[in-house]
Amino acid sequence: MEFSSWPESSAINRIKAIQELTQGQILTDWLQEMIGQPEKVESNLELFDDALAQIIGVFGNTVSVFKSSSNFNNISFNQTHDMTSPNDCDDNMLKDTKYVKAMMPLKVRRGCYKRSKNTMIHTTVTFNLVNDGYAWRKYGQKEIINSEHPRQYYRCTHKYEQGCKATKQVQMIDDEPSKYMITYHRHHTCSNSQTPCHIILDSPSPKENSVLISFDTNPLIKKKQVSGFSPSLTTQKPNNRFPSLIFSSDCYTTWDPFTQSSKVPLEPLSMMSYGLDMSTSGYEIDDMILIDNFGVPFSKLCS
DNA sequence: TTGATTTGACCCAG
DNA sequence: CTGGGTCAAATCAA
Repeated sequence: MEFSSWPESSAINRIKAIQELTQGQILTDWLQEMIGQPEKVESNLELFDDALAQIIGVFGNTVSVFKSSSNFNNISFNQTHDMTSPNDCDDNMLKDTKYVKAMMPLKVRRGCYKRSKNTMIHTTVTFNLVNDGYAWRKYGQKEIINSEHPRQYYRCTHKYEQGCKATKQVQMIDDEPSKYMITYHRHHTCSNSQTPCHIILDSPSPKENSVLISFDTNPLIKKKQVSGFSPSLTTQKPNNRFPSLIFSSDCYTTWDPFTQSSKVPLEPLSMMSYGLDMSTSGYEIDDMILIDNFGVPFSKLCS
């Protein structure tokens, strides 16, 4: 498989694939470093687990990128097959969720698991159960003591395909039956969400029609404030050229799974195709710059 | 047929 | 020991 043989239209997929693999490389390097320090691994098993899940997600994302490539079907994988035994790496097997699931670390018995501790948790209250852009699958419901309403448990639909460990819990608030408490655990590492990307104004001054689009779609990612920018808010330009744009002061650094600080982006470029449909909005944009999760512009859409 | 939901069982953390 | 989070077989729905 030669990247250089890809048509120009696949250049964007090439960038996406490279970013996915780069993220995987960073995480793998980190894991390798951790393995050399068993005491750190032991005291940070959860993070270790997270990093593994993210690496699994990276592979899934990369495969998705390849498959979405226009000339994917023309790509020969003979060489790959030659390097493995005939029973390994069969594409049909990879497509089979049950097979992938069977290959994952075994839970010896049902219900045998390590309870989440130290995971990234985010709680929100909503009036209705709106689609948050991710594909969730309900896996449980429990009556909770001292609570009128049961708690429902959801996991990411792509848990087994892409190793995404995101879960959420939904529970109706007792005092306010029209409201739901939604608790999110862990970040999505899958590439199949429909979450729209954030549109971030490049400048605190709305006079410039320059827009940054960040592909960091995960609101849970720790963000770093940059001086000179006003805090995030939803606003509208006076001339209605940018309706309900999110003016954001956020910039994203890389995500370090050990310190849980942003060092490696959790949801890289793979989100780029989701939710952006300026063409139908009827609004003009003079200049649009795409940035990756590192805040680095990588192409200009229009000028 | 396949994917989603329901629900009782199972097990861990406190 | 108990409450809560997860698993997985059974069931449902498209």
